[in-house]
Amino acid sequence: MDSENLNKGYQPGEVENRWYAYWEEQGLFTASEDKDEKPFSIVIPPPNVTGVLHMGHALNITLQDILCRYRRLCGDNVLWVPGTDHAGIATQNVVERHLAAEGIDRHEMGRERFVESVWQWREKYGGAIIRQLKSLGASCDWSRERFTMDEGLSQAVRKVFVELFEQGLIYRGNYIINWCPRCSTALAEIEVEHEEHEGRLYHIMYPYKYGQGGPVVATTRPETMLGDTALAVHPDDKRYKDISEDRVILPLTGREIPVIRDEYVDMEFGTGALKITPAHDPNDFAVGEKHNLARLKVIADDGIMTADAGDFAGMDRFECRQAVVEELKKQGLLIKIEDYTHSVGHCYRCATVVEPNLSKQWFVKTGPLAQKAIDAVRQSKTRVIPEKWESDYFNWMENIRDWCISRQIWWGHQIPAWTCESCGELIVSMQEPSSCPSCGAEGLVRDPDVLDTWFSSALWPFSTMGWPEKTKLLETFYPTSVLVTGFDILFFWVARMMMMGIHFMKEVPFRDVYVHALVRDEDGKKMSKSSGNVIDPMDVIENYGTDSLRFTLAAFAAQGRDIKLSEKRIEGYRHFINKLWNAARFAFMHITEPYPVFESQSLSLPDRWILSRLRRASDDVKDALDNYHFNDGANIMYRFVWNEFCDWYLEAAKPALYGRYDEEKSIAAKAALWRVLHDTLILLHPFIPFVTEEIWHKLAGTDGSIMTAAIPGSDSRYQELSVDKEAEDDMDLLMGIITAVRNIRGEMNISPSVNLSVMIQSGQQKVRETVAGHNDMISTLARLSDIKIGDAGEKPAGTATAIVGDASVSVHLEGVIDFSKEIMRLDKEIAKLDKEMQGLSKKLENQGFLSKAPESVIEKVKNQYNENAEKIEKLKSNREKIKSIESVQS
RNA sequence: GGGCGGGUAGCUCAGGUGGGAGAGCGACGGCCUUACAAGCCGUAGGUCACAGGUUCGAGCCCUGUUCCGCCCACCA
Repeated sequence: MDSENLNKGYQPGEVENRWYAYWEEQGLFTASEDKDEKPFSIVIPPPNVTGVLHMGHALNITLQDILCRYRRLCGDNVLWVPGTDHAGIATQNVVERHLAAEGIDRHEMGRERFVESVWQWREKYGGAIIRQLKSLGASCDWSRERFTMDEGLSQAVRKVFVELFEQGLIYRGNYIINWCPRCSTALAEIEVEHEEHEGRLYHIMYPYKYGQGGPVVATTRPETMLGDTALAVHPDDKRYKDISEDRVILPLTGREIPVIRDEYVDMEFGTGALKITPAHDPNDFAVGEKHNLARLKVIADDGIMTADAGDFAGMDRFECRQAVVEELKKQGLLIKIEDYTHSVGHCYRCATVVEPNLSKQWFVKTGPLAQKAIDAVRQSKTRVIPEKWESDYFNWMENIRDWCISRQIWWGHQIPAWTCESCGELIVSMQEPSSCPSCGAEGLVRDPDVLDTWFSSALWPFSTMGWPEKTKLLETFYPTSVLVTGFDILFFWVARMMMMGIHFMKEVPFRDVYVHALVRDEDGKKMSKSSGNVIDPMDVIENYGTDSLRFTLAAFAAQGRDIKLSEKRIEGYRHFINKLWNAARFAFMHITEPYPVFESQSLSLPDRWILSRLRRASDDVKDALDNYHFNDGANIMYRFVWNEFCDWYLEAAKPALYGRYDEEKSIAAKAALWRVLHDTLILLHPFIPFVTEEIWHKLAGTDGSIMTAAIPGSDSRYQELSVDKEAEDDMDLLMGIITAVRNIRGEMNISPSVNLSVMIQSGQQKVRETVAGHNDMISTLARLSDIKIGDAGEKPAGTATAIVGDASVSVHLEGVIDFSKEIMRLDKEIAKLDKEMQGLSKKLENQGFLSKAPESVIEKVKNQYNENAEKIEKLKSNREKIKSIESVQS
């Protein structure tokens, strides 16, 4: 037992560093591969290597750590796999910007040197995110840390690619894809963010080849008209029924284009005529394919107009838009311009307006994979929590489109595909082939593209455990127990892991998916650097300590609701950490040895009560954590520690602890105090690991760590606590009496320094005995000089009275009493009870209620009614008595 | 255009399967009571967004309205 005093206020900084190092040194985060133990596993959502921790990470990590630490305390064999993601486009952008600041362009460097410099960047900054995870207290098994581009994972990526290709689930083709001109790469559908944009709708006339006038089309992107290869109208559209010509002249180019008829056209919109640009619009692409139209690419991949744009070639796409509009105006073909709000796609990495563009890319055929992923959730092989996300998951999976997986960047997994320069043969293979298997030539050119980042993260749950090898780790820990993630990557990541996991492991990647909220600022806005409303977790940790941050996040992590975070709240929970700290300081003043034993017969009522309450708190917290109700768990402990343990138990136990009673009582109180503090620390440890370890270590002696302790109820060294209903009822009575006296004191404005004398009366012997037996406790907590006990009789004169259950408490106020004040207080009390009575009696007069409500409910209402009636009667008679005294006196 | 979530005390939010609403912060009053002033004791504050409906009984279930937020969608 370390009896040296704790600091007066809790100082988190030093404590946190010390314990984290200790845990790592002792190997307490390391999972065992022994599969006989009950496994619990989580793979971390790998943060971007070059990233900086934000509040979303802090929440995500905190929740995972709570689960891992909780499961360890339950005795499970816990594996939490940490790691980072290479985050292709995002990282390449960061490094490019960095190089640009030094005046270096990546194209000048060449691919090899650029990739090398990204690796260097990773070496330099990749550790930052890991250090930040550690400062959050993350109990990851760092011996198994992985990176999405390390050797093993690269192997897994190639194997998956090759197998999917061989199974016909990966193909290459010319399709319209979303192109980001800034990142100069293709993007998948999901990587495009649509945003409402105030633009213009340009109405342009396409003159008939023969005759006057012509149909008018509307477009928001006039520059694309240069690539039009048809004009479409609805087959039933009467306005165009009589067109004798089947060709119109495309303005500015003089090209003749056909008029086609297709039901895709909406007759209601504008003039019912639609321009068709197969190379620059996904819908037009589909229409073009159906009608076998030419695909004319007028905007190049860099956003510059191509030679096919004629006079406009070489212009930037937006510049070209202006020029086209000007020219059309000149020619009188621009009929009108309307303001028009429509949604515009932006790159999710750099916010540049994306350009739908014709391009040859690699795709994953998602249909068959998605179906199995849907079935798995339908059959509850994987649960989604909260359940409401299931419908989003189904909706997305059911409407999934093929996944464009090639990216025209340099940082990432290069696609393992080669083309033979002599015969054009396409070779997909794990290893680089030395010669063409078809013609034997040696000139093979590797596809320069890399894979979408999410392709490698889709394999994360099994690639990190050694797949494609059949490892013991996979055998023991796959499927993982739960995936904890934010909904923003439900589709990007979770959906793809489901597809890949099921396909390659023949088993879902996780049993549960817990989807947590987004952390917003105090006004409910998304935190972002541009809005300047970001709260940096590292600042918070610096100022308030990790435990405060973690407890705050947990306490606000109600399912299905976003967290609005403000510093004020973090400060509030720091008070809680400090409260716990001080309670421990108090305990250490009295506890002299670890693991004291108590004889249950020598326990006092407060001892029995707090042990019973502890049992309930323990059950409730375990239940909450088993069901991902993090906020409930945190709040249960908050209330137990503050409102029950500190406010009542410690105060009630003081006389015994200070040795005011006999030795036996003192020992019992110390033992109970030790036990409650001990178990409380364990129950709190998943939420606030540092402060609990610091206190626990002192409490339990110097050996071991709280991390290896056992959750209450699972350690045979201690007798299991049970709920003690009698103790709870008796304590309720005593606390009620004490509160009643304090209330009267407050309302009467009587200084706490004045000791009062009270009379407690009850018709029930049990009540009188309980009061008599705890005379001292009541006196201490209510600051009384004297307690008299009597049966239900006349209320003593000159007193203020309150009714507590079956007892009435009369506080002697001779000399101090202010009669008018007391009458006011009684009136208030009576009015309150009266109001309650009205509701109750209304119910009891209702025949429907009496005949249809369950017996127990009726009984409850009746009891309450009778109790209230009695109380009111007593209070009224008190009031009359005071009134008569008052009138005698005056 | 579809879908989802939310509107509860001044503020931020809890309120599994319907039985007269809770907490924290803030406010107000009183306390340096030997763990804690980052504290202790007490008090006040709510037509549970609005309107209907189901029910003996609705914050909770149903319908409609309204205001916020989010997700999804190829209408030029």
